[in-house]
Amino acid sequence: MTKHINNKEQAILEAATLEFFEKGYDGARTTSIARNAGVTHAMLHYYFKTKEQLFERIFKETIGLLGKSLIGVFTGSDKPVLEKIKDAVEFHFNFIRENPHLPLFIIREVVSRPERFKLVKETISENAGGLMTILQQDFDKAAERGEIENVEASTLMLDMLSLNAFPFLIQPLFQAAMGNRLGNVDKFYETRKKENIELIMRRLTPSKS
Amino acid sequence: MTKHINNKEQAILEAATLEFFEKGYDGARTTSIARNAGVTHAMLHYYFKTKEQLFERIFKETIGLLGKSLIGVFTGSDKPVLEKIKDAVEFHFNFIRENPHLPLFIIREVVSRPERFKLVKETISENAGGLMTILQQDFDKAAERGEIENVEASTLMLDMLSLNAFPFLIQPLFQAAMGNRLGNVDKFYETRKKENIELIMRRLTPSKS
DNA sequence: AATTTTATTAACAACATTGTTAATAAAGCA
DNA sequence: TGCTTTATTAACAATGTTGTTAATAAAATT
Repeated sequence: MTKHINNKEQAILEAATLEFFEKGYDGARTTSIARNAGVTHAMLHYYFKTKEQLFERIFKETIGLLGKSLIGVFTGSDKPVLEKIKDAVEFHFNFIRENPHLPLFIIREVVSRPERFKLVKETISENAGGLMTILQQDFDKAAERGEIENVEASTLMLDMLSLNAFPFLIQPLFQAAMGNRLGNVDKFYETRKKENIELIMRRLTPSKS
Repeated sequence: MTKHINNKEQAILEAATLEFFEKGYDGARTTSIARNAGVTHAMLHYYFKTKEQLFERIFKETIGLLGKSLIGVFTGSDKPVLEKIKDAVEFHFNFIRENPHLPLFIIREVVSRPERFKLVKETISENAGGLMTILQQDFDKAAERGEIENVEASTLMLDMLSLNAFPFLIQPLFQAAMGNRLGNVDKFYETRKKENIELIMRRLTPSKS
């Protein structure tokens, strides 16, 4: 045992993450977090002065995760553009599947407190800002070579985001609408991933020779 | 003046709708609603016994709207299937554009109080339940005639939902990522609508002759 | 006009939630 | 070991939020 990152502090963080993800800042209760973490609620204020500070810690962590995912999406490689994009969509889908509450969490908190927007903005432009320019150049070149349809990088990015994130946002709702028509969850996600890749690939297929 | 649907009651409802849409049930304050409606906060409890009841009223109205929109999407007509789908995507996009907070509102409230899910489920299956079966038959026939690619109706439905709803969910966020690269909002939405139609159309183009 | 019902107000009660404090135990260090 | 810092607890203070009430005005009904 090298060092025991204070286990109570850690327990609070984990319980808080669950609570904030599920109920949002306004719905979260510090008492409930403390209870779920198995500590007295004064302990929570000892380690994290206020609810707000505890929240910010988790919010920043989460945004950091989002930032890292953006970098990971379009990683340089020598594959042809179409392959790269396919990989990107798949990578992004997998990322969201591993962090299914992330989209709702960020959207909800920014909508209910727009001032938090600044932090997100910074993170996104830090991680995706320069990337978009490079990406656009790649796209333009490939389009000129006739490999892909001419398309805005930002447009394609939003296509991908929408297709990949939305199913996880409405996961509970969609099941109701589809009822028994959709099989088990794992299978559903695999199908979804393929569908999204298919959509993006078809979008990029050059139409007029 | 035929009848004056009590204007204070109406004012409360309108203020409440704004408040709940923006901050969600947990973040909403009955005092704030009353203040914005220009009435004393006791008045709010006079017309709507509790915060919960006031919320339910608005929640049900909103879900009703959602239900009606689902019916409107695929309305019977004698156009060819591809045209019908194109119209559906456009109709749905326009609907969400006119009700931009609806998706987040419903998702957020169902996630933070899963028991509300029941009501949504009922509305959706009432309005979309039978529709999906008919739709699937249409699709199957058209696919057999070689007009469109063979595809699950539910899959296409989720494609459309994702593409149309997500941009409005992250509207504030996406502007940050794209910065100046995207023009004025109206233009952005028009482009988006076209993009979504394009994606769905390409998805349905038969690949192997 | 008298009476009953509806609308409105201000003050307040009840409760939940966040945050504090003072006392105490445990751990680290000289 | 003695001292200082860190961890922990229970009780409580402060505040915000929902909901009530009792008194009164206005409107409707007879």
